Amino acid sequence: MTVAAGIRAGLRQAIHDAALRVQAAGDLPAVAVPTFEVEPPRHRSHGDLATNAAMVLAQPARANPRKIAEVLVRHLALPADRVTRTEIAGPGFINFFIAPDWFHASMQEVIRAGGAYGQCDVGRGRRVLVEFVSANPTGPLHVGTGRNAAVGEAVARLLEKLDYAVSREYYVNDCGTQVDALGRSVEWHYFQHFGRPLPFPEDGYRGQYVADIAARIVAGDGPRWVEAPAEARQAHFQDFAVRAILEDIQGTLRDFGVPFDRWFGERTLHESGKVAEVIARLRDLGHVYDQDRAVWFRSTAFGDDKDRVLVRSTGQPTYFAADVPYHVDKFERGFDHLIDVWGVDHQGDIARVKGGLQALGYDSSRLEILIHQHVRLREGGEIVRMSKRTGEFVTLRELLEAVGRDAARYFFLMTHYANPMDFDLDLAVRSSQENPVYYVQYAHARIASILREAAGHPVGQQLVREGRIDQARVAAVGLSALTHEAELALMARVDDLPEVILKAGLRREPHRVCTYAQDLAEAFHVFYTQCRVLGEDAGLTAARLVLLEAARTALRVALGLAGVAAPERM
RNA sequence: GCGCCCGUAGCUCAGUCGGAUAGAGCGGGGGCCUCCUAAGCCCCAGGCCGCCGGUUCGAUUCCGGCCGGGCGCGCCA
Repeated sequence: MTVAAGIRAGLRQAIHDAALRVQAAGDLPAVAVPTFEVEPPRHRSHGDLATNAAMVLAQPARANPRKIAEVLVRHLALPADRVTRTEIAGPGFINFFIAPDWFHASMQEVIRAGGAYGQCDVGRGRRVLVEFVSANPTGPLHVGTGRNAAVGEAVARLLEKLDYAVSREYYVNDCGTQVDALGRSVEWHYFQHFGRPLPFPEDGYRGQYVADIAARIVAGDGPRWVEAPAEARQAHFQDFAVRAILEDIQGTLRDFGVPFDRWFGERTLHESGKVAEVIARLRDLGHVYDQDRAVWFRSTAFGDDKDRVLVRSTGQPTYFAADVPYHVDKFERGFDHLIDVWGVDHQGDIARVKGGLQALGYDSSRLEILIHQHVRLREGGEIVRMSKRTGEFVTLRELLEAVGRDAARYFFLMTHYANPMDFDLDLAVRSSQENPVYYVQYAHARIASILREAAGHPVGQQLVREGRIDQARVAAVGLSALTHEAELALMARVDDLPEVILKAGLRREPHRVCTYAQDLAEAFHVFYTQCRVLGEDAGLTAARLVLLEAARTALRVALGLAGVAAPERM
């Protein structure tokens, strides 16, 4: 596995090589070297980095972990300018005290990499389709969808960093019973306007936006739909409403900074005959049967709780009927791997969709479904109930207007999506300054501020051009003056980024990026407080300016992955 | 009732493919700006890591059971 250059990656390699040499020397049985961690230890006194390699080797090698650590250390080929000291501690940890020179070399590499810092090639260009949001076009996006959007987009960005070819897709349920209910809700308002009250439709949508859509039809077409054939009227109202709502959704997502490569309409699957085709194939394979005038898929054969209806007794296909053809279509478009981001309420659908794919002979492990827990809104200590039907919900747009895109994005990403999340509106709206995103952004703004200030400093004049470090001159700057505790800590955090990206991407855990950004910002703020950058000592000033550039690079990459701006001023 | 997810500081959350003294923000108490942005830094208080048992040299982390919460269990999505 290749990780963009970094100390942790270098150490990992050295440890792995040492393990092989130990085995070659016969000091340890030749077992496969298990994966081990190279991580900053919990306590500073335990060094800069530590590995559990000896302990994970202890099991298969059936040897004492401390003894293994000893031979491992003896076979480590690490030059003195990289590691000043190694020690064996606790049950068998190997602690490394990294030589400042190695940190210095690492910072130079970070700057050379620039925006590509943290990139690696594990994905090898494989094609991944991330399908997310996919909320029904029957109402504006609500706050809960924001979490789906933020998580899906961040996973997509992480995978791009790992060299996967990522496409982002939104599946639009543009037909079916919900759309029908939407059309009838619009119709109700329309007739209401012309003094022809109808009973409010069962399962109708009550939000103000429905009335607004009806008003637009009234304004455009007048009363001509009152006498029109019901079928034509319904078709038009549905179409008009779906298009209007979809436009609103697209606008909201654009403002939220979530771009999609494709909006895939469910209707096309029915119209192209793909739904019927898949049902026929399933029937040929013996996985479909008729009962109570409906068509059923035998999903229990694939681990589902009960069999599922594909075509209702009315002849109408269910939404599920299109789900399998949709995923088949994704595979047919050449994607190697599929990721769907679903809300927890769809958790029960996993078995049937995977079952359908399996029934058709696909490897269902190529479809990966990320289930995120819902977002609960709290306002004035009360839980706000959200329901599209009743129209009582806070929209994502309202949230964006209240707290801003950066805070919203960061907040949604901060927590692991598998955990339920309470979004405290009062805190987010009234005390948005307390949002952690500002802590991280402030670090970036402070760096930018120093770089601006550097224009008036003799060393800065040499090194800084228009608020940026002059790349061409960085390599010539010696960093050996960077030995302060706060400088070393900051360099260590900057160096962490590639490993964080790798782990967050492979495990689909974007919240790790936020945790990292927080740690990096903290290291910077401590450095800022303790070390003055623009000072008397020309060598030290130059070195610190280079360190700033490295820190800025890491901050920008991390914030970029989260979809949060890196401001020059605050 | 069955299935999936979750239970860590007063609040919101990190950490856990088993490891060394469990962390952050907010809230509470106390300090720090003649100096590159105090949206910052430092210190203090605050935890049977839901409970019980099992596996292990070692469990907040893995397994089982219980308790508590969320979601699902439609010819709705």
